[in-house]
Amino acid sequence: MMERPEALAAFSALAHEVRLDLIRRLVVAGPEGASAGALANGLGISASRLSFHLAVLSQAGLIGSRRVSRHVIYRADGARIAALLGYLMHDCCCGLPDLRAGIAAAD
Amino acid sequence: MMERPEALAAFSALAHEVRLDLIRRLVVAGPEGASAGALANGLGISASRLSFHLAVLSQAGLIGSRRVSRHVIYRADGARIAALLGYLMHDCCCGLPDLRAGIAAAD
DNA sequence: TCAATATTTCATGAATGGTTGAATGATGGA
DNA sequence: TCCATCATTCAACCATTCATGAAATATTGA
Repeated sequence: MMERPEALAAFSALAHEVRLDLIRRLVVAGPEGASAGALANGLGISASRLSFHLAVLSQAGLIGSRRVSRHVIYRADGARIAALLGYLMHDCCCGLPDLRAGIAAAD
Repeated sequence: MMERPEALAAFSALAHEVRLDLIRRLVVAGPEGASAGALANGLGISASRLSFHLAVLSQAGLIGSRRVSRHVIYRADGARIAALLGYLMHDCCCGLPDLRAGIAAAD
């Protein structure tokens, strides 16, 4: 269950090209995740810029991280992303008739 | 079908307290919509502030408007909101296992 | 046409967000 | 311990967003 302040933070976090890219890459990477270095390399951006955006996503709870030796491995928090979808459907746009159609189209 | 630039604009538009409130109220109002004045009244904010946020939502394509005599009536664009959900599920977080669970929980 | 209502636009200043490069912290190997 | 690597933090700067109140626009009725 997600509340409004968390949903706001999540939307805010997703409202940036680099961060949307990051989420996508981390989702694709799966539970194994990806290191900061690999992500910076893949996106072609500086380490400090990457770190900034990872911190935003992390504070919004959309990603998590663990340290493995010299690397920091990030992974998408699927439950949190799902909770955001749930918030949009349930708490924000309750009863909007087009929603079911939109979900179905995404299948 | 929603593309990335539109999704970014949509997330950006949703990343504000007032605008999230507006979307909710317009969704609840249904196809009939609600006038700018009624919305400003309901939210307790100035007309110019409201107008600014309505313009952001409108540019993101999340709401539409029509003029009725002296009033401007706004309504949520359900298809566009559904498309955003679709983008999140399909194009951004494809295959994330928790998504289906999150959707189910929102039912 | 004049006045009243409803809404948007504009200008200003304050606050927030983002990029950059240098400095710092953490880790592991020689 | 010393050095190299990986990552984060910091400070400075630029750009964007937002709030506010005044002015402008649109519409209707007297």
